[in-house]
Amino acid sequence: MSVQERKARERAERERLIVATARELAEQQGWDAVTTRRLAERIEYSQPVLYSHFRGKREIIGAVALQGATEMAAAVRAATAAADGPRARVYALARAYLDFAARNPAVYDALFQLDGGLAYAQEDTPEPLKDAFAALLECLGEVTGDGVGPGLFTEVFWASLHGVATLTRSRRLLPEDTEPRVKLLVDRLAVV
Amino acid sequence: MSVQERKARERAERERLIVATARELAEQQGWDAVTTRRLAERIEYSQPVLYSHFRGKREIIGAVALQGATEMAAAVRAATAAADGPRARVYALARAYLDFAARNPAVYDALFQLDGGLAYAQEDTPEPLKDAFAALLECLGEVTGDGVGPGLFTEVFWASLHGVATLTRSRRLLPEDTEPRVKLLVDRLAVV
DNA sequence: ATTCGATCCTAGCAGTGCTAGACATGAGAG
DNA sequence: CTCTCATGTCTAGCACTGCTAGGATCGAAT
Repeated sequence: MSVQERKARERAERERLIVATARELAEQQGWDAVTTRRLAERIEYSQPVLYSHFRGKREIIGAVALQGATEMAAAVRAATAAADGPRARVYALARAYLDFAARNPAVYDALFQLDGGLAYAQEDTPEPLKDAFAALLECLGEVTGDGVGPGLFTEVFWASLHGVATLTRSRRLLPEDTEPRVKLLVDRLAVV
Repeated sequence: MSVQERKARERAERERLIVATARELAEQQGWDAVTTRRLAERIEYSQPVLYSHFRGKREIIGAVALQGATEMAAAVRAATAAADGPRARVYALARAYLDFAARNPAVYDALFQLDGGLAYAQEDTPEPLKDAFAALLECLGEVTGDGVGPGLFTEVFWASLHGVATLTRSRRLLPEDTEPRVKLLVDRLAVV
């Protein structure tokens, strides 16, 4: 039995290596550079090994996305916990969100731009995704205001941040004005 | 001379055909299905002909994007012109924008999601893109409110709509709640 | 009628995601 | 301690991608 346990452990270890390497490669050179060949070469195995862990490239992207969701939730919670008052917390949330997107563009792409084969906004949505949304909701529920539910408000606030994040990263918005954009969003959307 | 004129005319006609076919194919089966081979086959020429008109696939996407920008500007202007009062105009703008994105997903992708090799938010930005932004600004300038410039306000409002549009299309937001989302955005962001 | 240049196509390159089938390695039975 | 056999891995290959070099063909101008 201990032989099988060791093998299972090594397999899990190799799977972590695949995900970490894919993420690293994507952050360094973009997702287009993450080819099965290059990825296989970096982990020092042949390509078919990848397919014994994941159904295909899409699932690897999905694995990176789940990892990113967990980290983003933690980043948002850490930022909001360190702020005093609802208004300051919303500011902190917005900055933490955009900061995460800017610092981990490949992970952000895996989460919200690419197809990682994950279900969003449904019952079978993976836990890390639900938790990331919950992290936003915990803070934004405080400033929802009247006439709308916290869920809907969180979705809209999130969508706005997402728009700023993606348009900025694809050079459709100039990054210099990010700060006043955040201020405008928080001032107008949040009800304190 | 008239021979050369005819040839130039035919060339321009074929270029229009390429762009129209690419757009059609993209709307029908997504941009991934727009391969140079398939595109060439549909226009009944060989692949190299495409490269005598465009530097590559990227430029074809760019051409579709420019076409889309012109149409979107027209759609927004038509919708806002038919509405009475600033508030109704902003509503009409938001609906027209999201409606355009939902009805022309491939064109929307070419404009704001894919890389068409176009410059945004700069001096050498193509006229259709500037004009599409201008169409938004004409309406949103009315409801900018105090403390921010109309340009910045338009950017933020646009980004919010973009976030809703893209997250909805990629099934990260459920399409059922689009209407209350628009209402929330307009009610909170626009100052009437 | 004949040159000659513009135009277009065939064929091919290097790369992609993915997979079938050969091969080796090592655990368990005798 | 040897042999069998399953597990795990790799080589080689498929059908596809964007893109291009070089040859063939066609038609305008002499």
